[in-house]
Amino acid sequence: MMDLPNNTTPLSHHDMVVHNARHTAPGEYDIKPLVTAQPTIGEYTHQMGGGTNQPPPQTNLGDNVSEGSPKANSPMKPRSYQHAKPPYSYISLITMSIQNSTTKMVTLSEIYQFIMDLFPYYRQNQQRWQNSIRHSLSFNDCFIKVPRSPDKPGKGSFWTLHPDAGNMFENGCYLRRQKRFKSDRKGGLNSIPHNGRGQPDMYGHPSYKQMQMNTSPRGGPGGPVGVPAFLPNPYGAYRGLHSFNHPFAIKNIIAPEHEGDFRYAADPMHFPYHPSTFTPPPMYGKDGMPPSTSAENNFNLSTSLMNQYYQNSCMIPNNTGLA
DNA sequence: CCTTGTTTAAAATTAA
DNA sequence: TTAATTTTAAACAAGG
Ligand SMILES: [Mg+2]
Repeated sequence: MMDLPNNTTPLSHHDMVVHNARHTAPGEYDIKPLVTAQPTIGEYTHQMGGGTNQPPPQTNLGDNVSEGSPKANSPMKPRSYQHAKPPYSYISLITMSIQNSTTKMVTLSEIYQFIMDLFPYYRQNQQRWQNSIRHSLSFNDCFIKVPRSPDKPGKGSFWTLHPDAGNMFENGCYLRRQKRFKSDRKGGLNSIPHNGRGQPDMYGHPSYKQMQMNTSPRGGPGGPVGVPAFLPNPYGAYRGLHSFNHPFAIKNIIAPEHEGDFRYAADPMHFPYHPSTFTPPPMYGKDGMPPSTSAENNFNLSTSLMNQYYQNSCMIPNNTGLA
């Protein structure tokens, strides 16, 4: 049976093309949806003063819009759309946040902040997605809660990545992992593998070893060729390389205090000098990219960066031609 | 009260 | 289409 005419689908990543990631500000990234026909995607005027205080249903676009100036806009160019939802799952975003931190340990509020700083989209409906973030942290085994340092009077705990949860997004897909990484540990707590090798201690004290590995010069462990090492390998989805390179570890090559010589040598865009700035991982084409029959599509979406990443990633068998 | 976490349950989306 | 993953909602406990 065909799918039901569920026309009310609130837009998914599937239906949108990554136009280009522009930063509205030093560190902000804004994803614009491809708006072809169907101007349906309405914008919500303010919060409707209805009876229920329910937040608006989610669309791919930031629903706020309006607000500022209802001036005469070009009726043809609906550029009024806000930021679209970034093509990253919450797990991805959380991982970004952790990896981006110098200590690899972040608090919940820091995660919030990181996401909001980076993606204006998440400056809205905070209650909604922050709840999801919390859920992700608790639910997924790849995130481990580390008790606060004895001397730190903070609020919550720190969150880290499970040591064994290597590159969870090696397939290049940041929306959905292939598998969910579950800790082998069944009964116990956070399954800290009986390794004793460079494992953080009870309070997440980093081992010396760990620090060292963060300074691997260009070419990750797997040593892809033309790939720097920061940000996920465009060619990442390659053969089963035992790459331990975290996808979001932009600092894989650069130590925070190192102030090295090259720092942003590899990044076409600016490179983060400060925690506020961060280079978000590239996105990939969803369906392996449709034949792009429409001439409109192959427009300018082939940005330098984007282009690279569209390479492989998730492709579909393309067999079966029938439904 | 609010923030942080955990958990259950269901809806939505993704990738195959 | 399906199965697995992700998202969303909501109830609840602990702590500040
Ligand atoms: Mg967890």
